[in-house]
Amino acid sequence: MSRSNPRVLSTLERAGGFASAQEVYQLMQREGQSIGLTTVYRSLQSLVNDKIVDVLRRDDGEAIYRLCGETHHHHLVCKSCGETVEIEGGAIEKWALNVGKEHGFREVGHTAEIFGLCSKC
Amino acid sequence: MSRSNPRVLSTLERAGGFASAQEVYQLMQREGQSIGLTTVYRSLQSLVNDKIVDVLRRDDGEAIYRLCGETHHHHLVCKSCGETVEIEGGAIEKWALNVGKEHGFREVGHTAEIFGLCSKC
DNA sequence: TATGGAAATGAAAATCATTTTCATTTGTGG
DNA sequence: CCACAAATGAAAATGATTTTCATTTCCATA
Ligand SMILES: [Zn+2]
Ligand SMILES: [Zn+2]
Ligand SMILES: [Zn+2]
Ligand SMILES: [Zn+2]
Repeated sequence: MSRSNPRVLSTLERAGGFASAQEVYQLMQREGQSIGLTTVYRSLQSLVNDKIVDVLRRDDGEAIYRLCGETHHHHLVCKSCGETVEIEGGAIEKWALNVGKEHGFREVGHTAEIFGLCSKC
Repeated sequence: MSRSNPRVLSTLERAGGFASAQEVYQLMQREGQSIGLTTVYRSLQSLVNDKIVDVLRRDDGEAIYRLCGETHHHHLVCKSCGETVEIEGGAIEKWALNVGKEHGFREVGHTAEIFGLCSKC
């Protein structure tokens, strides 16, 4: 597994909000940076593995990436415009842990996303 | 926009839970039903438009469909052996709904999975 | 029943994001 | 400088989904 190219992270920061791999690539192209699309994909993947960025899916299935805080959280995403709210999931953390333990599971983790239509859509 | 082929809906019902377009198509093939992949896609899309089925995305981006109103539940999955327990998610249902409403979202849905190591692993 | 147009169908081609391959370049310790 | 590993990226492969478009099926009406 390769390390992330720092320019990719820098570009994602500059993009603000979510950006797809293709968008990060195009942005770097426009800025005159020389980089391959493959490296952009590899770097983003590496950043996801390191939990430095979050990855979600647009409605059309394209993966979108964004810097995220270190604290564990979940997302409330608008299905239409993609607006995203970070959620501190106190209740769900306990729920997942309890359910896991009730069934004798160890090393219990979870995923959760909430989606809907935001007030503007 | 075309209407949904009733055999597609019937197959999705029979599949139980989520199924991708490709999976529905393959299932129909195996059952000896003659249908085109295009029609499967069109029918599923039409069912989504009519809000008869929900559509989500797998981690790999593939769209998966399921009947709305089918008993909603979540899964507790063993990371090692794959054993799966179906969970009635009372607490999380309310949590997701509340969080969505607090932020002015409509048509709020959610996904949630719990994973860990089962007692045998 | 015949007929004309609308809707449905599906095979094949086109799209498009993402992954894989693999040859080349770059970096680094010895 | 040399050897070797990691990084890079162009090109090809993959795979889901969409589009095209010619053909078939329906259906209302004469
Ligand atoms: Zn919105
Ligand atoms: Zn959580
Ligand atoms: Zn297990
Ligand atoms: Zn639920």
